[in-house]
Amino acid sequence: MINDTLPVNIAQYQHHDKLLLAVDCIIFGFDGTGLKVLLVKRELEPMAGKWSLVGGFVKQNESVNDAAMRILSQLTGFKNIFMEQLHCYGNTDRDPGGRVVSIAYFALIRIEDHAEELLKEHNAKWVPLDKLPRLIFDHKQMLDLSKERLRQRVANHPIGFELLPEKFTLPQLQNLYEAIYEAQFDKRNFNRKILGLQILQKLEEKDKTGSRKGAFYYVFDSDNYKKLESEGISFI
Amino acid sequence: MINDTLPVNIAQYQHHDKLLLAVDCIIFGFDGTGLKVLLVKRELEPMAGKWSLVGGFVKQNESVNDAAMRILSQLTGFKNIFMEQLHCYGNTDRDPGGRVVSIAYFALIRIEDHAEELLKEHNAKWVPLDKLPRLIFDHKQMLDLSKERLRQRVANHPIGFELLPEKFTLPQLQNLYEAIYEAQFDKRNFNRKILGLQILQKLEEKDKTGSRKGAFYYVFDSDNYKKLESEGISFI
DNA sequence: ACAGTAATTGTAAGTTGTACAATTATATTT
DNA sequence: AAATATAATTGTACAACTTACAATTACTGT
Repeated sequence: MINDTLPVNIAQYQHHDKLLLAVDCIIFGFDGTGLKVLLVKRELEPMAGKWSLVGGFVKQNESVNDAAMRILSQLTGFKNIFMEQLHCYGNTDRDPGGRVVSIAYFALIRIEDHAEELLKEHNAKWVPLDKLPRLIFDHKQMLDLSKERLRQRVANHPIGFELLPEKFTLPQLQNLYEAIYEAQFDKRNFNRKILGLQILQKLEEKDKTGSRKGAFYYVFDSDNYKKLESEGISFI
Repeated sequence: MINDTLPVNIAQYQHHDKLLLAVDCIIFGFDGTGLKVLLVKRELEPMAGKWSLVGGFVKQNESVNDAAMRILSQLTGFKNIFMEQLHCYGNTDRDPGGRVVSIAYFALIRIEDHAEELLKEHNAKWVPLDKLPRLIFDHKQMLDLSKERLRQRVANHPIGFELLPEKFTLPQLQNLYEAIYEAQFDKRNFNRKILGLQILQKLEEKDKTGSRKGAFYYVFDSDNYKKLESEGISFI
């Protein structure tokens, strides 16, 4: 008899030799200097104990998108998170445990918002992109593709702000873009370009933590963005 | 007892109430003036007799990509076709016949190459994009997304040539781009830009069918493209 | 008052995009 | 043989954008 204390998805995994559908989430965060991704120590055989993206199985009565959102909110405790479908991974041998097709999603969250306890509960950890451990299955491929996609999106859509606090400074924003593109930008050109988009609102307040002079805070002006959206803007 | 003469995929469709995985293909062609898509009259309930994208179920021992390629070659008779995964459609109610998650692909083929007989066998037909019938399920959504993706791809990758004959003229190429973008371009600027990419090889021969003067044929120079690729070129 | 540090600002040169029309090569007609 | 008709081919000036580059400013701590 099967051990009833096993999580539901283990039971599914073992009992169906038909095709299973899973989701995996690449969850990006930004700590002010570098990009990080949320990884978990897998609890499920095969490959238990190895580092993995956050994932789970799609249930019979939920959409694939809902499944991804469920997995994400279980781990983070948040509901309104930027998330986008990345790619379907469907090779027959991608998971030695069975025929599992996985739909990968990538998500952007503010690390600061984040509940430490939930992470511990799930054996999850923020890992800098330049210090990645070996990942199971095709998860490294997923991560690589999501980095590329993030660059594409960030070039044409104002989603970088999802990774920053509500209020942020121009140097912070530049650090983020430099981390995403793994490149250095000129401060003068960067500021001119960003401010030229007219989607940032300057505040009176300054962030004094990084320098004597202090840097002005800005907020994303989504109203103005929507106005401009209909014309086809583009970033960076 | 179930009628054994039904095609295999019908039998599958009826006997599993678990999740099924399908692929749908958006197959684009170009007839010299307008873009067309290959549609079929569906033979399967529900919605039999309605217009549909070309699709089928993913088999237990084939990758999702292989399934898409299989569906595509069954209909066209060709193997080396440009094809790219588009998106996974996973709403629970997208197919009234059951829980079917579908991975959409888009493909580009040369209409001229095409075997008419195979099309008749499969009830398939080339339909101009501006004369689309109502499509089943979420197939219209798939088609809309694939048009957008085609525009993106064609702007950065030399895949437009997949839709043209081996030898083509600059006016033909321009017609193609104008069809894809639903826009008019200036001939001088278009020619300058395209030739500036240095990925076309000019032939001695002219196409005399379209004018007295005749237009020089060109071929895509994939060797030179590969050389330039490492630098990050971009079209249009 | 001074020193130190990071934020902020401007300008010139190069590159690319855009708008616009005359000339050329050929087949057909006169 | 010359004239005509048709679509292909070619150039140039201006505007917009990108890139490279360094001095000044605002503040805190000594």
